[in-house]
Amino acid sequence: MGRPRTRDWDELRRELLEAAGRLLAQEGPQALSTRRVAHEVGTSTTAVYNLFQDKAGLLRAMFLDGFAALEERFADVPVDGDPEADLLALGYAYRAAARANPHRYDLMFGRPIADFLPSEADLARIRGTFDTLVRAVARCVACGRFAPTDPDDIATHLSALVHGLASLELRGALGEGEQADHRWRIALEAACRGHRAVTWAAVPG
Amino acid sequence: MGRPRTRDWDELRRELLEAAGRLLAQEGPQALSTRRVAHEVGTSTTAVYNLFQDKAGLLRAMFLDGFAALEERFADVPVDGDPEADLLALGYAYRAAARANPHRYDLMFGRPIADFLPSEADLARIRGTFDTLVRAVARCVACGRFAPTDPDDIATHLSALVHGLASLELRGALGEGEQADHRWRIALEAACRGHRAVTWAAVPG
DNA sequence: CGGTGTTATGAAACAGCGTTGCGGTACTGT
DNA sequence: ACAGTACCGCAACGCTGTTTCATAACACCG
Repeated sequence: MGRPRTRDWDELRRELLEAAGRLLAQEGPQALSTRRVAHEVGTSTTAVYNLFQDKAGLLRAMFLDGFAALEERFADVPVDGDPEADLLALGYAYRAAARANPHRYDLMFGRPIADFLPSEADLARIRGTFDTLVRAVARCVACGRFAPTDPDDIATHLSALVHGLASLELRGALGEGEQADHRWRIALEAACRGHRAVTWAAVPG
Repeated sequence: MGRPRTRDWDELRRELLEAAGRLLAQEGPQALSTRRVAHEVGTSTTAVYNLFQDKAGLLRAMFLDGFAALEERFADVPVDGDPEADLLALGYAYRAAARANPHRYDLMFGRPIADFLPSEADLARIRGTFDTLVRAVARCVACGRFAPTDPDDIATHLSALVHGLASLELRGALGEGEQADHRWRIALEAACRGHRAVTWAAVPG
């Protein structure tokens, strides 16, 4: 008994997330107010508190969605080609994800909204994305391309590098168009070269 | 004519900046409200609007202070030793600055407060810090240690890397104590090695 | 069919934020 | 002494996240 739901909860939840994602992508994090998001789908702020615990809950859902999208891009990267080429492809997939939705990237890896901090559980949920990178690195080490080093350490290095590059690029500090491409290539290739077991090309192009 | 200032402007400005810096360091960006900062030095919010244009002006001042502190640390790094060692020292100076005041680091390189975006002029003001890095890289290229590459591109690579490492470390993603040290070393050394003109040590320790 | 219980819902209240305008204060030039 | 004015802080406005509460709408029961 009790008053029946005039809207399906799952559907409303999806609509709210969609609206919030659109607002974040198009107008940035400042547009993400509970009133605004609720109004966008024709309901009131209470719905946000029913379906997500609070605003941080809404942000957490978007945060996890972002990592799901990143993981999807990673899944499209082959794992059976040249190990180092695959590794570079992961880097470029990361770059593409950041450029596709800069504000969401900020939500995932920056901290544009003060009152949201990913919990330990959220971070564990994310570990999977990082593991994809570790596996790709491990292949480079296993086949002798990379010097015998803890793949976790190398993956951490590369992860820091792509995050730094993405941050600089989204801030416009990497230059325009081709120059940004060039700098991504310079950095990623040098980073990989630095881990090679044997360097047969002393002078890069 | 006119009512005399009951407090010296420069002094009040300094006090406000100091209080804001203390609040940011100890309680994080959420504690940085105009009311709170003003109350901390025994004045009202109006002072903030007199001395800085608005809250963003206060944040901009702290932002510039942060870069001044970073520049000071860079100035302490020798420029007459082994070029690559000097370059690594710059990286560790950057790390030390980030760890000394994590919240201020976020303010400088992240975007913890939505309504503050550094202007073009601010970014130009900062270019000097980046130039220190470019010069150190140029020395490595000039003496033949690094392959002939645009020093700007290499400096961009290293800058992205240290920013990424600092971000990960401040988030606790680099592990505890020695492990974080180890990962900084692995990453910085591999990055430098990747730019070497000749690699004589094929397998790193 | 009417009453009742239960639940969904949105409007309104509350505290806090950045910001602005107004009125009072306290000194200086005449 | 008096007028003028630069300064200062209180209070208001519109916004935020969050909670509360009155209302609405159904299912069940007598």
